[in-house]
Amino acid sequence: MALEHAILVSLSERPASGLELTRRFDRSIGFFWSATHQQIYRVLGRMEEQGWVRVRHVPQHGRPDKKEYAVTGGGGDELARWLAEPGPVEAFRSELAVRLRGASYGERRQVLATVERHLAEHATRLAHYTHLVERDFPRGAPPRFDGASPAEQAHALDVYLVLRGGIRLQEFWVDWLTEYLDAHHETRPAATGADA
Amino acid sequence: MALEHAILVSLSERPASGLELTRRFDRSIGFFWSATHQQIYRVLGRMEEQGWVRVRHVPQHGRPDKKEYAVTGGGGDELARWLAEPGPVEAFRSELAVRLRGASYGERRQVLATVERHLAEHATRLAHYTHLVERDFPRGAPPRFDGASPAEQAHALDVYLVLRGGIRLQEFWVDWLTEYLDAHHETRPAATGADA
DNA sequence: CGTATCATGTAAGGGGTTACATGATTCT
DNA sequence: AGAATCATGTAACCCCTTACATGATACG
Repeated sequence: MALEHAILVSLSERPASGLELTRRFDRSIGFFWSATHQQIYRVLGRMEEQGWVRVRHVPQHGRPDKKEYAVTGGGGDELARWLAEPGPVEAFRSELAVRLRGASYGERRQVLATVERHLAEHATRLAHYTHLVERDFPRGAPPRFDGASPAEQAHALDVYLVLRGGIRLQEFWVDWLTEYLDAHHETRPAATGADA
Repeated sequence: MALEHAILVSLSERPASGLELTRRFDRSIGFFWSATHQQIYRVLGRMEEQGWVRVRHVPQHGRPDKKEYAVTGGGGDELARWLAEPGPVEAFRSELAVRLRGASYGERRQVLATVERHLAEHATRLAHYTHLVERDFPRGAPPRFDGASPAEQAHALDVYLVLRGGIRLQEFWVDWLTEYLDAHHETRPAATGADA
């Protein structure tokens, strides 16, 4: 039930159309929440019925009209209500972890190849996120803005800290998968036949 | 589609009933995959129809009969086939991260309280997993068993490494949430009113 | 006598993914 | 002329969660 609230957060930062929201979910918020455009459109429709968002039809030249959504007073109340909820510690699911655990019941060489691919992908993401934090927050950890309200400063800090979480998560993957490969290469040295 | 394969891995290690499987999913494999007994029963039924597992009715004294499931040849083939699949890098979802990002649109005090609760829970899990690895693998990192086949040794290494992943994941949470609390307490010192 | 545990299941509903559909404009 | 992008949507399906149901034995 968090997609509604992830959308409310995103629209609170800035109103957007369904497609613009989809792009945002591929970026910053997407570090910890993902959604396809189909689902976003459906949920936006439901949210409008509930009165959490309002639509404004924006005609565009040379492009189809877009429906720009903005948070209503009721939507803001709902977001505040949800933010106060404790929320359970969620379960983490990973197919890759299941593959690691079961590797001895298949061809280990192929599992190791999969791990190498995932490791490369997480390293790429880590580099990307690191670049983002250097670009958006160049003056070290906690950003301070002159002439910004306390609320704006606190929100900027939140954006920074969630980005830090994305970096930490990628580091978790890189470190773990590296440990996995090292441990298994010690056991069976130079048997992959792929490199070296 | 990984629950079937997680069950195949678990049953390959040792045959079990639905309830026993449920308990296993609350422990070791549950670090990275969870399932309720309802779902396990349903999936076991489907797997039996597909011929991946076979059932043996085990009468018990003083308790209801249990249905012990074991992997068939076809099930082993399916598991090996699935293990060879590359598999996409999965999306990580966290409601807590959405709450962190949106904290400035609600009462930050309550979000901070939630973070503290989650942090405590992850610290507890970390201590538990650390205890497990010390109990089951006391002789340092890569376990070596005399008189065990190479396949058994490789599988023991896999069990160890997945446990290491569980530890690393809890460390990720503890470190990130600690960074979050520190950063926000610097901004607003001693305002929670909870401790000190 | 009530509660907990063992053990297996059904039913209902929500959330999410995949595939497909549409229609206009801009780029190659 | 064909492909790509902008923009919104429908339909089918699967996975998973929550709530409820059953029936026996062991425990206090």
